[in-house]
Amino acid sequence: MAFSPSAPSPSTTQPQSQPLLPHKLDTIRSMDELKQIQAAILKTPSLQSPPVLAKILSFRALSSPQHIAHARSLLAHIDNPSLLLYNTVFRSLSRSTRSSVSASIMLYEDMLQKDLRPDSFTFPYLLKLFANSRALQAGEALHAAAIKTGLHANVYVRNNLMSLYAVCGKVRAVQKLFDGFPERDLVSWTTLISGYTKAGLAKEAVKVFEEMTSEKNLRADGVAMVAVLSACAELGDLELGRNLHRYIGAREVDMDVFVGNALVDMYSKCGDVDSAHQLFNKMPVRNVVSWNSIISGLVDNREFKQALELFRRMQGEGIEPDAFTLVGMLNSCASLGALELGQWVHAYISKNGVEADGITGNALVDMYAKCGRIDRAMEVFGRMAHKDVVTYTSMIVGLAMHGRGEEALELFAVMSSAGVKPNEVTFVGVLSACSHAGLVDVGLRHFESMSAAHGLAPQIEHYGCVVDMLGRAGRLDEAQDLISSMPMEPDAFVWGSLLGACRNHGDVALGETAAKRLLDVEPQEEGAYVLMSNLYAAGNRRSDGLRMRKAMRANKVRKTPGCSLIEIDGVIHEFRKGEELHPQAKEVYAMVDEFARRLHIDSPPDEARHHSERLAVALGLIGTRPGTPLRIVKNLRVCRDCHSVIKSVSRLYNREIVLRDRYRFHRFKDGRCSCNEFW
DNA sequence: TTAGGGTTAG
Repeated sequence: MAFSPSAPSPSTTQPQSQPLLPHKLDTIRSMDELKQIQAAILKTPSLQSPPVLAKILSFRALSSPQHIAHARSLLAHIDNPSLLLYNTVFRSLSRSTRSSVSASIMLYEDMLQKDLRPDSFTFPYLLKLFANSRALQAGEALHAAAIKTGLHANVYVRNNLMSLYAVCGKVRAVQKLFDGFPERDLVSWTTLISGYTKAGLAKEAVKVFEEMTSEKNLRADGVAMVAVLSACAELGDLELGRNLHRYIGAREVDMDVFVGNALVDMYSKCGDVDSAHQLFNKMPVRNVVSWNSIISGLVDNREFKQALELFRRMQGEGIEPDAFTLVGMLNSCASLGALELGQWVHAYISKNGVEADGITGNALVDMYAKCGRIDRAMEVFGRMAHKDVVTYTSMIVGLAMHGRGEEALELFAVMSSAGVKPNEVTFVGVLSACSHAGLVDVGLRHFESMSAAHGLAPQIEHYGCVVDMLGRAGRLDEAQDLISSMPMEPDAFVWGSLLGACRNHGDVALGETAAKRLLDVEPQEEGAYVLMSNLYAAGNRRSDGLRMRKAMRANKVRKTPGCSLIEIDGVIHEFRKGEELHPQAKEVYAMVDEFARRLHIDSPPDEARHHSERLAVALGLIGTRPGTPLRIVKNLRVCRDCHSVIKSVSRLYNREIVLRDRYRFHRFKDGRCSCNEFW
């Protein structure tokens, strides 16, 4: 307003300032203002030019049904509106992802009423609008109309039809349209490729790309590259991905930010997170999607600390995180057990008006559950308006992980009565709830109901859960029978569960079988050797135990490097064996020394060789802050030495220590974990 | 005035 101190207030802005109207249109702030300007325009036919009307009609709020109705009445008052004007309205509606389909159809019918016939622009706009809402039926009706007018042969109309069928997952219809006419351009090929990817047929998508580039000798552009890279990411085929990357260089495909992002995503999904990171660092232009791609890539590849560092760097560069970023961060926090950072993300979400619903809400529930705050997880869950299968599943898995099996099963019942259909992952939660609650027969019934009542084929994870459940209950014969009835090769988890059960129940003979099979699938892991030598020791077969240890050395089995993570004042610190190599570990040691100085401990343990000694000191010193339970979180597995340290620190300092493993939380009090398992 | 592209949850 500083530039026009004498400008009238909106309520006095009147039609008399006609020459200013088009300019005024750029600053419309409310529907009231818009209505005033409309009234002015309706009175003055000379102002009814397509650009002016188009501006009014593309006011962003016009995409809601009421406002499209408003546009209809405006058009009804104009003498002989042109097809161009209708097309302009459809264009602006097609640019919003929230335009009402039914209101748009009415507008289209008005147009027909006025004896205006759709042309090769009308159909693409409307088809795009329908595609945005996945309105398949409306799209099919329009397809029929296009055939009637003969415009279905137009390449723009056809490509838009293909695109609509593609987003609706109707890849056969896409292929049919592609095959139906000889005239195809790069857009047709690209739409077909992405149609296959969207339908989960990534191999087909790659085949189409190969046919296009080698047989038809068409040169791919950036958009086509993005489409095929996304198929390649889906396949996780690194070799193919590298070839595609080389193609971009060899054929001089323009490397825009989309292509860069797709490459980053492809490399992370194919497991080559280093290449992804290098590429990201070299990108001349990055947007928020670039950051999201590398962050989620690092999270997927379990590089959580690097993901957090990138998030900080992103903020340092002033890039605003969006919902994708926040979900990526929440996943990272969940895996790290980084509760404080997770809470910070939650606060950020609330402060910035991001809805804690949908995927964001689901990620919050999961984060709180995995960070040991099942109460907060339930709070977020309770407030969510749209609970889908993932929401329920996250909560069920979370409850099971916290040893609250009965509640998990109750929630499963609630979910069913709410009409939300369970999927395979839900059953992993349900079965592990039964396993931890010791409800073996209930679990077996659920397992049977998977295929019988829900049409879900049990996967290897489900067999693993049931073997584990039977094993814990000492029903080793049934566990063994189930394994022999499996339609797929049992994996390490299945054999490991059986072996663990044999150790707990002292069945040496079956344990030997299980250990043999475990070594077949996982020869380089220490688990089978260690469990088996424990089993021999318990059965007073020391010489056999020794034999296992020797075999382990002979086979050059590397002990799994222990990796412990601890959150201290919201900062995650990593402890690994061979700690001198880890700068993070050094930071912690420096902090420990500082604590020691403050507490006048004479000899900070510089000389301590093994990191567990340092950890003990760290825990002990941190434990001197009264009233704070110690939170230990872990990544891969807490090494054996850390176990004993945790136990003894808990006893020594009489502190509660919470430790998370892959399956549940352990609360150590006075050196003992209440669940009495695993450790 | 027209078409095809990248990142998120259990």
